[in-house]
Amino acid sequence: MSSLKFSIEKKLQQKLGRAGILLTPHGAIHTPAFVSVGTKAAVKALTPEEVRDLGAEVVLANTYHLYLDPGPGRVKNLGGLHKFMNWPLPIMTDSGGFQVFSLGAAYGKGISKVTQITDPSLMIAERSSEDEIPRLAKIGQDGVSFRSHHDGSLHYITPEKSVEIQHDLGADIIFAFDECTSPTETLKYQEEALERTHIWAKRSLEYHKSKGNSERQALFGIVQGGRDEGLRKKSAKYISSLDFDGFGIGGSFAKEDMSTAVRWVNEVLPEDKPRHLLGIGEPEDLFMGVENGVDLFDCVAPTRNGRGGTLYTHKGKINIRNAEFRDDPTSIDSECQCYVCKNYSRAYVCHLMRAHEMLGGTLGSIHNLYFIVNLVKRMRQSILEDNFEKFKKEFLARYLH
RNA sequence: GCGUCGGUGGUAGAGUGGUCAAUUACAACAGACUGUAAAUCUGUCGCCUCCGGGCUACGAAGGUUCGAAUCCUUCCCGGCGCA
Repeated sequence: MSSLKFSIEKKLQQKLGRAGILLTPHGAIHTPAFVSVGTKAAVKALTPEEVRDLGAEVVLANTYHLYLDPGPGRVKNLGGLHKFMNWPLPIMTDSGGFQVFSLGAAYGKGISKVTQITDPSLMIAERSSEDEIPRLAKIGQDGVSFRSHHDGSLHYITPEKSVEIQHDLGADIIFAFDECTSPTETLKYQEEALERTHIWAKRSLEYHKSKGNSERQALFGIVQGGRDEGLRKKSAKYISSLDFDGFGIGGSFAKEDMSTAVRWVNEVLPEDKPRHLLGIGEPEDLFMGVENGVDLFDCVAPTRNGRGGTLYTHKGKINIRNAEFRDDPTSIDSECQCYVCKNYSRAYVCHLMRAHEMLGGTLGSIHNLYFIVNLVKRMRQSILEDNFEKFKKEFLARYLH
């Protein structure tokens, strides 16, 4: 019996997209929805009230980071994540699988979640000559050893360990431990990694079921498979054969590969369970995901960009620190209804950023999160109103200028 | 007036004969960021450039030297001490 109830209200014609409602023990998520990222039990620079007031329905925290500090036992003893961080609405936790990637294969390289591949030879990369740059994560068949980036201590995370930590943290939706691979890995490596991810998925699920937490916490399995259609479909088929409550779509992408990967997977996944595209969140990617049947997204982009001064507007991104905004009395985005746009000028936010005032990061985050959360809400609305295509076309025409 | 210390690029502040167009920090100008090693990181930052280099620069003017931001002389300016 799942702790979630997912219902689809409306589907896109001839497409995989749909609008629905996902009911969790801490309330409803209207899908498609954008999940705000709060890695260390905090959406950086924002209070939970600010996150809620800007319209967010759900946040995602990170297992690896919270495991290192303050520790799952402490969070559990303090009443679980909801109480600990004073966020009464739905919470998800990522399994630490992304850190296998970001602290492992991607460590010290120019590889990120989405990489623009300009040189195709990069795609054939080498898992090469061990090891110019020492990594903080090393993958074994049974789990992953991490070297803590702040005190150097060694930690071993297995699928069981990850789920155990996530049980202690107590989020509504938790994820199976997976290996997020770099798109530069060879097909052979992708196959090996996928095999591992599948074994880990099964072990995550078995551990989860054995603990009886399934009444309060839902477990999502993660589909991997890189950029290969065969592997992606194989993964979607296998993961959906297991009794997960929903699915994550993982991987690091070359930008141009993302939409095909998502479509391949969602053509296979069962329609009646929610799908979460992990770590994706630029506007054009959100349209792509929604159109291809994604229900949930999370991404650090709005908050990370917001703190640094890159702000979303309907006419594209602007860097509010730029000199041209120093005397600009208008709002960040004349079409935006967020707290920041209703109350502050570009000039003021520009000043705050330049002055390194903390409020700058806060206002930037509020605006960006509102912009993205609201954008996905409008996509949802447009599905319900049968004008998704029109909305998408009009939005992107101006956004991508 | 005498003595003394000092005057370096937007600022602070290194450098005390060549490897100096000058460490570094800040400021300035721009860029990056997609399950957060991120309130972070990167580039540019005298002028010109066919990006090979060229030119003008370390208070001012002279001088010593193959070579000076660095040594000498005078002057200008500032701090301090003594009158």
